[in-house]
Amino acid sequence: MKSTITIKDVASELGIHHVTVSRALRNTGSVKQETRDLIKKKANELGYKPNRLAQNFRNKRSHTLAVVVPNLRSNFFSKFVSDFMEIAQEAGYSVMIFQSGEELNLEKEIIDSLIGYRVAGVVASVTKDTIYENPFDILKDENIPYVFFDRAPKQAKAAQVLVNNFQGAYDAVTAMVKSGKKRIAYISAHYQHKIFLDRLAGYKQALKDNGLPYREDMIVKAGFFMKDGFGQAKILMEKKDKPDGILAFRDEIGIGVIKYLKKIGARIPEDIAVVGFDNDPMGLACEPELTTVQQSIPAMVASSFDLLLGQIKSDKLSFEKMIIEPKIIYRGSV
Amino acid sequence: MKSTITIKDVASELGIHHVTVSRALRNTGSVKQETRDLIKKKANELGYKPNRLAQNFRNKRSHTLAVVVPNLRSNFFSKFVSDFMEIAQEAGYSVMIFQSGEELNLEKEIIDSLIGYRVAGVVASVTKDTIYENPFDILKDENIPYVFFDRAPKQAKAAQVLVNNFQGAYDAVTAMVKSGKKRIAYISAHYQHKIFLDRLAGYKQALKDNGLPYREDMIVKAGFFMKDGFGQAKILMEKKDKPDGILAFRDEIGIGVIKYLKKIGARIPEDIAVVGFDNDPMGLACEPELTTVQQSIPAMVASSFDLLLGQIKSDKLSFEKMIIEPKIIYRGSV
DNA sequence: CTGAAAGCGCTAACAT
DNA sequence: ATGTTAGCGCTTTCAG
Repeated sequence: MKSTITIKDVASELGIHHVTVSRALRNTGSVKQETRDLIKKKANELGYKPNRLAQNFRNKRSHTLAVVVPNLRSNFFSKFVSDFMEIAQEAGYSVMIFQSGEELNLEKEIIDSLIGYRVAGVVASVTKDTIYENPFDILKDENIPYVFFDRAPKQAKAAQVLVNNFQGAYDAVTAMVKSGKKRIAYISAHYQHKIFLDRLAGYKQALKDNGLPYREDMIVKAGFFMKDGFGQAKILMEKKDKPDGILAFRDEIGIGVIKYLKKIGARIPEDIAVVGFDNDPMGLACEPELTTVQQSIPAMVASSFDLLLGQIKSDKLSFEKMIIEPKIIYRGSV
Repeated sequence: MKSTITIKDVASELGIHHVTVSRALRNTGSVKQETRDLIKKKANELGYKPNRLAQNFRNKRSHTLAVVVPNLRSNFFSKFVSDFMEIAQEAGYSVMIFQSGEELNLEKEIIDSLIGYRVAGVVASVTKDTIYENPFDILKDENIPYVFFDRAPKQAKAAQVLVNNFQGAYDAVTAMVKSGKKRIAYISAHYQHKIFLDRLAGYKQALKDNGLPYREDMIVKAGFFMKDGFGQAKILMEKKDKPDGILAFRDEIGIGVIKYLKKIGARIPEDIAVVGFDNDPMGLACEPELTTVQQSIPAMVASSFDLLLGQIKSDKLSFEKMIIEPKIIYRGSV
């Protein structure tokens, strides 16, 4: 088998011009049906595989979409990426994935690389430090459309798919209040991203609307992992005026909280309720199962994809914002 | 800003030939240091970004590695992919990721696509149905090296990074025996892959070496998820002669088992021990935490990458097999 | 409906 | 050390 068959090989086998082969294989231009069939048969027979490198080069644009995320280890991002790839591939796009590792510098390098690859479009969730500047903005110069999901820089002029985090936190607190909780703490993040700020704001507003006092000492901050939740739960529970409900900004944190609470013998949810964010499958493994604020990933994926494709197809940038409404998934911890 | 700057733009700005620019930017050939600096400065100033599409096309090979996995949702694969991407990117490769969705047909399409993209190399874990044929074999015709990890087709003539699953299961059973268990059940998979067969064989051998009888009714089969483990645990525990230890072929299954056992009030590990495979972080969320057979992902990633790069660099296919030795991570369930 | 010509941006090989 | 030439495989444009 010849190592690489080109359209010219197919053409010469058939004694016709390679341009006709090109046309036939792509179903464009006018080619007699008979010829077209003949060409396809021969191409198949010879094992011809279109050289995407040449095609992309010639077309000055790769048929590839890029996804940039902080990492692939969190279930939220890996599920997003997984779903996005499926729908993109169905639509005939290839997907390149990049992890910024939550590092702004790496994110910038990735963006340069994206430009080099002339990707057709980009979907991104920015690093924890990408707040006051928008490194993706240079994509506009290259006419590469992009969409932010979940996390976006402040005041970014770009298409965005965001979750109504305010509402999610608000509903979570309200759920705990309804089940009789009165001293609800919040474990927040160290970072200044809107998603974290909004959750905090929703928490505060829910307290207020339910006639509960907002107390500074009921707010603590944690990193991203289970152990961080465990540690902060300890701090909260050693206060004189213990909480009887804890909202965590992530499910992993919430699980850490539950682990600590069980260690000290607190009953969940009788003595204290716990709610997390993300609908992470890990929440199903703990006991009781973690009640969580779900941000529908399929909805985010679909919206991101639509927003991106719209821009690609119309060759016009859009700055549309889509807001996904979250939903509380009631399990055992409230 | 001009939408796309090419080396010719840089060249004409400097009144020199574009080939010199090409050489300077790639640090190849001989270019006077002074000229080189000048060129780099100007390129930077103009915002020149090398057109990877053209480079790849011209070089007839993309500087891209492909990773093909059944899915990205399982923590095992997402962690592998995440780690692999990091090390590949550090080495200057881009990475394309593909999900076969455990479907052989999709896997074949992906392989065609890989060839079209002229990727430099492929790392793959095959679908549950890719057993008796090796669809990746056609990559050899295209001179694209590949490495299987974790799962490979039977008798594949290809580089492979496999885990000693026999030993993992053997050690897991032995651990349970040491803690006094005598009726150890195994929840196996429905599929005929070597990894599953090896685990079963290791289980059997460990029973034998410990003087325990092998009993057909202590083997059941489950799907991939928590609920499957839950269901099979129920079946096992409703037998007249209940097990006092359960080995599960995956951590998610093991977690389902634990959930069922706790539901019926069994004490873990006093009444019954549980061990899983994969060191899935989910195992940390349940209580007691799940003891597991760890297959070192960093080791698998490093070996896969080395095996692949070795082939790429030497332009020679290798059929080397690397075996990763598993390790029991003792947590609370034994 | 088919063919001929040209060129995308880059780099290897050869020439100066 | 730099320039010239040629061409990768494909597709668009124009001619017939």
